[in-house]
Amino acid sequence: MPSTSPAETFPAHTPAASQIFTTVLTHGPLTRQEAARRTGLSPAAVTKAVRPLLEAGYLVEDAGAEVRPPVGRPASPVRVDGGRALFVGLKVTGDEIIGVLTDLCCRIRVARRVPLSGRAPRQVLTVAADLVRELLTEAEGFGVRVLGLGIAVAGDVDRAAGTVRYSPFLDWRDVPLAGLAEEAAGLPVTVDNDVRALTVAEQWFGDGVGLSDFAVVTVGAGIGCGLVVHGRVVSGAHGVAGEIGHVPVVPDGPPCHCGDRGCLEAVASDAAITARVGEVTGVPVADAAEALALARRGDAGARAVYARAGEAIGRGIATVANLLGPERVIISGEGLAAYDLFAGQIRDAFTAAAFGSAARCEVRTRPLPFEEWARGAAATAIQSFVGR
Amino acid sequence: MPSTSPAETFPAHTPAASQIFTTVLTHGPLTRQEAARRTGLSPAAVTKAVRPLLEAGYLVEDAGAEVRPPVGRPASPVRVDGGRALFVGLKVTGDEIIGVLTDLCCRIRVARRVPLSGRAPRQVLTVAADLVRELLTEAEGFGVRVLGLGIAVAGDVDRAAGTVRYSPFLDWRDVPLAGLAEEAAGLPVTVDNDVRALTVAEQWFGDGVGLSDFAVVTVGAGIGCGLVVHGRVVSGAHGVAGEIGHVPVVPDGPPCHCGDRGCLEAVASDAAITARVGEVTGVPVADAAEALALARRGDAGARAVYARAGEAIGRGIATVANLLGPERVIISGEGLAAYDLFAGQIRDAFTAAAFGSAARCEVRTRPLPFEEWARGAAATAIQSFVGR
DNA sequence: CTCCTTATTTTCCTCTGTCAATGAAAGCAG
DNA sequence: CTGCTTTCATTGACAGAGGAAAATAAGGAG
Repeated sequence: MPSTSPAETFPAHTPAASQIFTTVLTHGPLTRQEAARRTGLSPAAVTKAVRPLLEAGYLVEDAGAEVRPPVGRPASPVRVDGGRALFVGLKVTGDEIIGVLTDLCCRIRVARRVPLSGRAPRQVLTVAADLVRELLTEAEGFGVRVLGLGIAVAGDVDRAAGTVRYSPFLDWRDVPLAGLAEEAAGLPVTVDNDVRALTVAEQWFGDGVGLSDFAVVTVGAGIGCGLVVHGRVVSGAHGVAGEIGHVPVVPDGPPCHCGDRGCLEAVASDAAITARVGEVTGVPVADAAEALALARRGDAGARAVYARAGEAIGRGIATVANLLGPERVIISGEGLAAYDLFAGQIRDAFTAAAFGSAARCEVRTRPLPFEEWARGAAATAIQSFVGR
Repeated sequence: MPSTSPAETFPAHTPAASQIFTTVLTHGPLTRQEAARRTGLSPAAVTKAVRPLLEAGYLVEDAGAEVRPPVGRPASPVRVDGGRALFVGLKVTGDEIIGVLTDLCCRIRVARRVPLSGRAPRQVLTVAADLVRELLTEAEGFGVRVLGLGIAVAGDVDRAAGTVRYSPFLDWRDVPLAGLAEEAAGLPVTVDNDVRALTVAEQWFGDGVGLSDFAVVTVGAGIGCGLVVHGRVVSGAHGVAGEIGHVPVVPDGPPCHCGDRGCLEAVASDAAITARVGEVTGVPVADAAEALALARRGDAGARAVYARAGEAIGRGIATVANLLGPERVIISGEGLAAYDLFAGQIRDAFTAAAFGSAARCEVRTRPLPFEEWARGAAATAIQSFVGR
C-alpha cells in the first residue's frame, strides 16, 4: 500500500545542521555548548541549527539529563527523539529476508524473518514487499510514519546508483533494486552492501561511535570486513572493498575456492570449520552447530580446528591493522557463537602479527544477532534521511 | 643563516581558494570554466579566487595553452608559475641525507646527497642544516625565495605535531624535529613519514593525480606502502599505516625478523633477495647490485629468487587491492632496478590473488630515482604552504 | 538581594559564493 | 563590414551561513 503523501523531509538544510544532528544522534544527549565544541562551530550556530530540529520534533530538550556545572546556569541538553520516526531495514540472504522496524535511534522495535522461495529479482521483490507491508502495519501501532527503507545485500552494490551490480549469492547482475523497491514500497530506498551497512550501524550506533578509523570483521558463512577510514566507510574505487576472506593466513593451508591455499575463508568460515571438524574427528557433522557442539563437549580434534581458525582470524585482523592502523577492530557475526573457543588464539595471533603501533589497535568482540544485519540496512536508510 | 624576514604567506584564505589552486596545480593549465566544473564551484567564484593568486604571481595566464572552442570566445587558461617559489625537501636515511631544491610545481632544480657521520639528532641536524644552507645558496641563483622545508623520515612520524615519535633506523624517540629544524633553517618545516611523503608527491604531481583511492608500494631495503583513501593519505589512528612488509605471502617461507615466516619483506626486500641468491647459487654476493648482476647474466637460481620475490610482491599488492579496492597501485623504489626480472610474476600473482572487482585495479610501475624521496618531502612542504 | 559564573540566545555583521546580467572575443552569414 | 551566435569571463547585487559580542537566563554563594 504505497503511501501517496509526499515524503517527509529533514529540516537540516545546511551541512552544519546535518553535522550537529548527527553528533547529537551518535553521542547521546548533548548540551549546545558541548555540541558546538565537538563540531567546531560556535554556540550561536548550534542554537540556530537546533531550533528547527526541535520544532520538527526530531530533537527534544532532555530535562532528565540536565547537567549542573558546579557553578553557573545549568545546561539543558538536547537529544534525538527516537520515537519521532521509524525506518525499515531488510537484509536479503540467499534463502531468507530478515526485516526490522527501527526508530530514528536505530533501536529495533520489531523483527521478522521470512523464507525465500526463489532468488530471481522479481521473486525476492515480492517477498520483500510483503515483509515491508507487514512491518508498515506494525508501524501504525506506534503512530509514527516510516520515513525510509534500507536494503542490505551481499556483493557488489552501488549505493549512489541504488543498483546491485553483482551478487553471487542471489545470482543477480545489475538489478536497479532501489528504483524497484521504491516503486513497490512507496518509500525512499537506500541499497548497500551488507557488511558496509553493518559497519554504518557500528559507526553511528555501535562500537565505532566517535572513531575515525576502525574495522568490522564478520565471521560466519563467509569472512567479511567493513572499513572506516577518515571517518568514512570505504567503498573502494570500484565499489568493492574489505575482501578480507582471501588474505593468506595459514602456510600451505587448505585449498580455497579462489584457487589459492590457506585463505582466511578456507580456514575460518563456517563451512571450512565444519568440514575440517568432520575430517579430523571422523565424526560426521552436518553444520556449524554440530561442529560447535562437538568442540564444546571437549573433543580435542574439534577444539584444535577452532583454535586454528582463531589463529587465522587473528592474523587476518593483524593484516588489516598493519595496513590501516585502525583504532579498533570489532569482530562479530554468527561465527561468534564459538567465540569462547577462538578468543585466546585470535588475541595471541593478532598480538604476534601486529607490527609496532598496529598492536595498539583494540580488538573487541560484539556478538551480533542476525537481526543486526537488517538493523545495518535501517542505519543506511537513517543516514540517507538525515542527509549524510 | 636563518632569514629574518617574515614568512611569506599564501593569498588563499578560503577553503575554496585553496581547492581551486590545488586543482590548477595538479591538473595543469585549466580554464576558469574548467576549474569551476572540477571543483563544483561557480565560475564567478573561480574568477574571484584566482585574481589575488594572479596578482601575487602564483598563477599566470597561460596564453600558450589557449583553448579554442569550435565557436565562441577562446578560453584563457591559468597555470601555476612553478618558478614563483622554491622549496627544499630532505630525506633522512640511516647513513645519508638526500636533499632537493624544487619549484612550486615540485620539479627538482638541484639535488644533493651528503653522508651522515652519526645518527644522534644533533649530528643529523648539523648535517641537515649545512645541506639546507647549501641549497638555499643555490636558490639565490634563481632569484626566488625558498618558502618551506620538508623532511621525510622513516618510522612513526606525527606530521601535525612535527615530531618523530620513533624511528628504528635512526634510533630516535620523540624528537621534535620540526621545531628544531625551523630554528636552524629559519623556514616553515613539515615533517612526515617517508613513504607518506612519496605518496603525497604521487598524489599531487605523479601517477596518483586525480585518483581518490590508490596505493604506492615501494620495493627496496624494506617494503613500504602509502595509501590514499577518499582522496586523503592514510595515517592511521596512531600515526602509522601501510605496514605491508609483514603480510604473509609465501607459505612456510623464510623466517622474518618479526618472528613470523614468509612475510613479504622476508622474501622481496633487497637483503632477503641478496641473501637468498647467495644461498641458492653458492656464489657469495655482497649486495643487491651483485645479486642483480648475477641474475642478469642468466643464472637460473638467481632468476628464480627474483621470480619468487615478484610473486610475493604481486600477492602483497593483491591483499591491499582486495581490502581497499584502489583504482591503481604504483610500484616503485630502488628495488625496481630489477623490474624486468619481476614484472611478469608481479602481474600474474596479482591477477591470481585479486578477487572480483579488485582485479580491475591497475598496477603500474614507476622507476623512482632516490631523489624522489626527497622530492616527496618537498611535496609535503608545498602542501603545508598552500594550506592543505 | 547582589554578585559571580556558566549556558543560551539575540543582534548585528562579515564574508563567501551564487545568480543573473553584462562584457569580451571569437566565427559566420549576409 | 555588420549583426548574430556562441562561449568564456567578469561584475555587482544579494542571500545566507556562521561568527563575535552583548544581552539574557538560571543557578549558587555571600
